[in-house]
Amino acid sequence: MHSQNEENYLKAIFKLSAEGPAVSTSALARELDVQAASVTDMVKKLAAKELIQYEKYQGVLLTAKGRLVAVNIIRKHRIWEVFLVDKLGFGWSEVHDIAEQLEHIHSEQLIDRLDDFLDHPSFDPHGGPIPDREGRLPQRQAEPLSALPVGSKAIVAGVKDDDRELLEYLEQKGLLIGARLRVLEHLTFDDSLVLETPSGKWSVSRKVADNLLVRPPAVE
Amino acid sequence: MHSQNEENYLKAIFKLSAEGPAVSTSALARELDVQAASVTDMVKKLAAKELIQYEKYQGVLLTAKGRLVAVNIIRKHRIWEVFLVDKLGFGWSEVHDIAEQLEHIHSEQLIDRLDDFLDHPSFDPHGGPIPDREGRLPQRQAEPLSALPVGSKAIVAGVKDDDRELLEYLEQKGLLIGARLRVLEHLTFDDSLVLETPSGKWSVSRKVADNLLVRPPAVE
DNA sequence: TTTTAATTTTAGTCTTGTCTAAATTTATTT
DNA sequence: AAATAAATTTAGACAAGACTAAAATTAAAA
Ligand SMILES: [Mn+2]
Ligand SMILES: [Mn+2]
Ligand SMILES: [Mn+2]
Ligand SMILES: [Mn+2]
Repeated sequence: MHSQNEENYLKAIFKLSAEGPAVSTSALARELDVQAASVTDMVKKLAAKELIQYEKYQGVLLTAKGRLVAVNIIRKHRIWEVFLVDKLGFGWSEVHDIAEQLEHIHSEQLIDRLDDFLDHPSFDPHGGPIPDREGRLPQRQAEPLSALPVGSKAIVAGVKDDDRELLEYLEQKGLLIGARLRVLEHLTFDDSLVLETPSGKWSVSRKVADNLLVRPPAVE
Repeated sequence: MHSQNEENYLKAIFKLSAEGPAVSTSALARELDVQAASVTDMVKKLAAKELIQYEKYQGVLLTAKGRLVAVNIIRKHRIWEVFLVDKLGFGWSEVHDIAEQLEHIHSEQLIDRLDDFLDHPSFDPHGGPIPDREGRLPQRQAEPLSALPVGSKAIVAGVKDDDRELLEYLEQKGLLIGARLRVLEHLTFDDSLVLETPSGKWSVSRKVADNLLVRPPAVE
């Protein structure tokens, strides 16, 4: 079995791998909130266990083995989040920190039975795709809101980062999953957008628009 | 917040306190499966945090603060066991090890909501009383089967230790919680008992009889 | 292409929790 | 009461993970 720490490193490497193949020491240090020197120590240990490939000064890459561990943690995290929201009545902004702990419970049986109990959800409360036991992620045709041209309509499909503050902000603006919206304006000055939402017109910053994932409406 | 380790030490001290006031280093070492020297180191740290009283060579005692931590862990452990059996369909012999992990999830909210979801159970699947938020244990009029005289009838109320093997053994003999039984014979030679159970007549050892808790029938 | 700056690694420590072996204290026998 | 045995504590080490400060490497500027 792997330690919680190893699991957190692998998960962070997986997450940062989305931005490009090799993950740098400093990016990992930022993500995990530790010093770069600590990361260097730790990636050596992970490489010794063949969970990542590590070349001095060149950053790290997950091996197939490491990727599977990471994706399994994400699977657990997201299934637990569904449980917390659907069964225990937590709000979508309240569950991430608890799931950060629950994702490290070691029992395949437990997560399989929980998955049954929840009727095999494909997405978590933030629109995050839930991998299956083999590590396959369901596809979703979602793109960042910031990629939409002015005038287009869309439906909220998820958020990139389940940051508590962002989630509370979106909830307060009625921008929950499934909410309809339209892009009214685009200010080139700061790349902010003006949106029409169920609860009125709102201006959102570029950063928010980058983190809000949407899909085309009507299609299905 | 306390570490998982501290929590496990406090829980073990609480458990062993039932046999008498002061808990010895060696008893703790046996219970936690570590060396006595490790226990000595650890109890010094717990005493420094005022979770226990420790006097060299005299064993340890929980403080009120330490007792509350211990009882809270037991509360979580047992509520999770109810969840695993009642909602996820695990057998009573399968849940202890998973609950050993789940009991260390830190979130008062989580356990309160789970308690709601389960309709505030008073006992876990092994008959273990579930403490309330203030650490009060529900009373139960249960005694070890070994205390019963020959001829008496009783109802299974729980087990002292949720040891997997014992639980599977009892399940196989139909001695689940609520099962009716009668003491047919007592062999003074080895203190074993012969029982009449729903599934027939069985002989059980003294050790099993000590660990099987029963309550009088008919009374409510 | 040097010089400077940023990133990354090494070296040396620290904390938590464990271990073994040796020393000390307490309990049990003679 | 002295001798022996059992329980407990100390001393010294070790592994996992973290830190700071300094050295080495790579990247960016001049
Ligand atoms: Mn999350
Ligand atoms: Mn999520
Ligand atoms: Mn248990
Ligand atoms: Mn139990």
